[in-house]
This record gives sequence, structure tokens and C-alpha cells, in this order.
Amino acid sequence: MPPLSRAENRAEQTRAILDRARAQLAEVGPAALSVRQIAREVGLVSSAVYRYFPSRDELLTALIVEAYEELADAVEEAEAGVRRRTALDKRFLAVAHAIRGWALAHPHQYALLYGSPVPGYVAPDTTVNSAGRISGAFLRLAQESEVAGDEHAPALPVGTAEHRALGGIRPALETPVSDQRTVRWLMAWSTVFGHVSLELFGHMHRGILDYDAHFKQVTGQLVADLGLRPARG
Amino acid sequence: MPPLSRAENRAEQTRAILDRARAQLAEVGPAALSVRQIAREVGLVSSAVYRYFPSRDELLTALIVEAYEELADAVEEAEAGVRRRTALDKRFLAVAHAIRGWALAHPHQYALLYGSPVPGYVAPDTTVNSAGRISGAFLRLAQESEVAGDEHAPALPVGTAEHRALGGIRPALETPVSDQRTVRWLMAWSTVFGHVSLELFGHMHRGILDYDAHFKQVTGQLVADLGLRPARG
DNA sequence: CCAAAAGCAAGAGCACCGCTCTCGTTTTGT
DNA sequence: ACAAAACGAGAGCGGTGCTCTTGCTTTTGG
Repeated sequence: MPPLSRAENRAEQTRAILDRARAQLAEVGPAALSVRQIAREVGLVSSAVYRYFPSRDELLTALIVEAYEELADAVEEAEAGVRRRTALDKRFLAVAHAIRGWALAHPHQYALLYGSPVPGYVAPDTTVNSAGRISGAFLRLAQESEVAGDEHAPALPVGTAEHRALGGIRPALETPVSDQRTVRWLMAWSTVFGHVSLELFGHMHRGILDYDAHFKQVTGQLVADLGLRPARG
Repeated sequence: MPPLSRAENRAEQTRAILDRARAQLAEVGPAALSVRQIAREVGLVSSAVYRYFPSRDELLTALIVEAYEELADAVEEAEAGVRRRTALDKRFLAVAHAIRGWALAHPHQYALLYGSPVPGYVAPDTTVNSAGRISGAFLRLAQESEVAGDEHAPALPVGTAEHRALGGIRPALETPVSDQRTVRWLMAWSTVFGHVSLELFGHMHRGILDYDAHFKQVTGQLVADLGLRPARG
């Protein structure tokens, strides 16, 4: 076979490093991820890795972006699987369970995304976009629920302070959503991720005996509170 | 002054190490906490520290316990500050805002408790007790709300699976609480910690423009959903 | 009371880490 | 054809957690 061109080799090495890094992340977690160990596994000396990633943090950032994309893929795929002619309640449940399912299947990656931020790390713009795909799934459903005229559970009036606080959300909406409904959806967002984090990080230990059942109950309640109707009206 | 007895010296050194460790934790976070650096600051050689804490993880565990106690103190103090003749809604708000306030004031400690678990770390029983004080505050309010007969927002029926899943909660209750109310309170718990974690770990960046206002709105909505009445009936 | 035991601090040392720099070699673009 | 750029290897720096040995001091038991 012909020798690899420099560009090909670079692409392949980069991928190999990322593959091993992802595997190591899944095994030992982000804190124990070692550039030297990755170099060994990929057949390089440690300093050579720095030709591809300028620092351990940059490598971790790449893994964070990857993880966001994976989670976003899982979420969108789950929603797409039930999209056509499916009511919003089922789509919301699909999204929520996709998030939890992915988190349980990839605990270290989830912790990397939603656990304590890595010390020296500040989110680059690339991760912001990826992260937007997750919240985007919620926002899309919220908008559709608004146009469908779903009647969510009674919500407190929204004062001017909170109205202003929500100012960062509105630009992301193509269809306007009432402040009250926005608050309810943000709460659902917090509840889902709060539940998953508390479960995954061990804070429900000895309290909840059946995580699956309880999450089902919680998401069901969220569907009710959001006023997502099972049939289409 | 008389020379310190061995026991006195040991207690003092242990405290000095913990003090410096806590300070370092607050400054650089748990991942960058260094036994050698602590030893330097406390005027010891690194190996001497191991006479007091057998490993870095044990030292971190001690800090976790301390942090739990601190948070629990803050929560109970906040609740006690408004306890007498105060309605449940204000007490719940006091608890929720105490949690968030403490988290904002001690972000690294909060991350240590509710962020990604430290890799090699498994919670010893001592931390379980401390953690129980936090959830205990919620459970106490839930019980009082039950005996007060508060009417929470409509809740889905609880099937046998979820009833069994809640089996770990009931033993911790002195006064029985209905399954539906228990679910609502667990959801409030997830929402509060979910919100704080999402806020603190940067996931609301560019979305929510005023965290204080939004948290106020969310906790107010939780009060309503839990049916906590402002006046006493 | 005094020797044995136990506790303590220090230092050297091991294996690892992230990262930098230099030095030949190979590929690239002109 | 040749200079420039990219690359891999190796040595090395300063740091880490942790262990072990060596002396010294305090406590303890006969």
C-alpha cells in the first residue's frame, strides 16, 4: 500500500488519539485521563501527542464536544423515532428518557458535561453550539406546545424582573412562547437534569429503590404539568 | 507555655491541615488540591501529613463531610430563622435560598458535594449521615405540609411500582406522607438542585440573564405546586 | 524510675504526571 | 532541487501521591 500522505496520517493519528482518549475517559473518568497513557496505547511517545492537541485540556475539550454531539444525537434520534403524527407528550418523554438513558450508558461523559466543570476549563464557542442542540430540543417542544394551545398547570404571574431574566431565551425562539410556559419548561429542564444528576451521582442512594419507576413517575408528572395532551386536539 | 501534649499537638495539626486544605479547596478546587502544597503551608514535610490523613482521598473525604455539615448548618439555620409561627411556604423558600446561597458562596465545595464524584471515591457512612440532614429538611417540611392538609397541585396516581420505589423514603418519615405528595416533594428537590447545578456549572449562560430573579420565580412556583399556604389555616 | 513501645518529623526515593526543547528525519510546496 | 514545514523520538524540568528508613521525643508499663 502507498505510504500515507501527511494529511491522511494526521487525520488518522488524531482520530486514533481521540478514540483512545474516549475509551480511557469511559474507563477511568476525566480526572485520571493521562496524555502519556494515551500516547503509549496509540504507539507514540508522549511529546508527539502534543503535535495534535496542544494540551490535556484541549484534548478534554474535544471529548466534551464529542460527548455533547453524542448526547444531542441520541436526543434528536429518540425524538425523531416518534415524531411523525406523534403527540407532544410522547416526544417529551422520548427526549427525557433519551437523556437519562444516555447518561446511564455513559456516566463519565455525562459527568464531564453536567458535573463539576474541569478546573482550568472555560467553554469554547464550539461547545456552546453543541450544548444548544440539547436545550434546543426542549425549546422546540415548548414552541409546538404553545402553538397547539396546550393548557399547562396554573403558573404564577411573571413580573418584569423575571420577564427580563428570560430575555436570553426569546432570541432562540422562532415562535413566541408565553413567559409562564417558558418558566414551566425551564423547570422541567432543571427537574430532568437535576434528577439524572442526583441519581447518577449517588444522592438518591437508599432513598429511591427503583430509579426507572421513579423517573417514569416524575416525567409523567412533568407531562401533566406542562399540559402536553396525549391525543391531538 | 508548657509544651503541647501529644494528643493536643495531634488535634492542632489535624485542624491546621484541614484549615489549609479547606482554603486550598476554595481557591483552586478539589482536583488541584495538593498534599505537598498543604504540607508546605502548614510547615511540614509532605510525608508527615500522612500521619494525619492516610491518603489524599481521605483528606478530601474529610472536606466533603465538613462541607455537608456546613451546608446543613446553613439550611437549618435559615429555616430556624423563620421557624416560629412562620408558614411553610416561607420556610421552604428559606431552605431553597439557603441552598443556592451557600452554593454560590462556596462553589467548589458545592461541586464537591453535588458535582461529579471524585474518581476513586465511595461515600463512607459518615457522609451519608451528613447528607441526610439536607434531605431531612425537605422531608420535615413535607411531613408538616401533610399534617397541615395542604392541597398540592394535582398529581398523577402512584402505581405499585412507584409505591415500592419510594420504599426507601418512608422509613425516614415519622409522620406518613402520601405517595403523591412525596413525589411532588422529590420533584421539588430535584428542581432546586438541578437549577443550582445548571446555574453554577454554566449551563444557563446566555439563556437566563438574571439568575436571582429566575430562581425566585422557580421556587415561588414550587411553593404553589406543593400547595404551601402563605397563611395558616 | 527507667526501659520498651509508640508516635512523630524529616529526608530520600519511586513511579507517575503535563509539558518543553532539541535533534535528526521525512514530507511538502515552490 | 531546495528551503520550509511537519513529525517522532528522546531527554529533561518541575510537579504529584505515596512509601520507607532514620533518628528523636513522648508516652506507657513493669
